[in-house]
Amino acid sequence: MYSSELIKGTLKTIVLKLLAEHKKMYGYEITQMVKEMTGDKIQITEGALYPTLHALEAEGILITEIEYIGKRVRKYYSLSPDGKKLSKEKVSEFADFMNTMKFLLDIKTKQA
Amino acid sequence: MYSSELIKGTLKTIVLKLLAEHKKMYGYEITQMVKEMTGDKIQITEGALYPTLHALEAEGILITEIEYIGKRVRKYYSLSPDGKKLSKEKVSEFADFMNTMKFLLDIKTKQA
DNA sequence: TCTTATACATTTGTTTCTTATGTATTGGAC
DNA sequence: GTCCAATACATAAGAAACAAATGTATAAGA
Repeated sequence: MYSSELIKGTLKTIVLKLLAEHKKMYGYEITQMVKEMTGDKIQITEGALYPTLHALEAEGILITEIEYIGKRVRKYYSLSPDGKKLSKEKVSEFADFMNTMKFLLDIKTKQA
Repeated sequence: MYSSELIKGTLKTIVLKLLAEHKKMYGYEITQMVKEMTGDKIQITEGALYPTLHALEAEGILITEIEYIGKRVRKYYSLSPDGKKLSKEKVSEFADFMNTMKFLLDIKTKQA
């Protein structure tokens, strides 16, 4: 787990990128995928995720689709056209930011 | 300029790293150096910087030293032994975080 | 039957920053 | 010699983004 300050400001970018890669996902699924992909280093809390998803939906960035698994509701989110655009922008902004920080902090990286 | 969320949580790390590289610096100098090194992409505001410096001083991370340039006060900050340790920790935590995010966002980087 | 996992959601509080404001000195342009 | 920009400190009020806690309900497995 990273000190909580670090993760701040990255949630939106993470969500948008995951949705760009997986077409449609539901909230709980997003938290589990991030947890798994990062080896528990990043854990998205529900108190942060759901308000963010609702806000992005209200802005027209995300589209929802309800599905029932038995009696249990599942709310799928996917990217609108604006969302696809924003996803790319956010990811490339973050990539740029990382390069800037790498230079500022004089960090050497390995080739991806 | 990056969207303001991104920079959140990195201020402490930036300050500690700059002080590790430059022995002693004063507040205004830090804002100018970050501005210059990042080509105006990151601008540290005084409202964020000074409280952070004061807090780090109160924690024993930073040591201060007053100097007078004519009649004008200049307050130099430098790392205490604890500060040197913390600086390394924060930078390597951030490097680790960048690798995690790079993987999560599927970002390719160039060799440093 | 009881606990854990799944799945949604909101509320309250904290941290961290932004914006605005304030004081004072110094240097350069005009 | 006056005015503006830069230098240099600082604080206060508010916003943003998140963490922690709490709540509801279904489903699966021991």
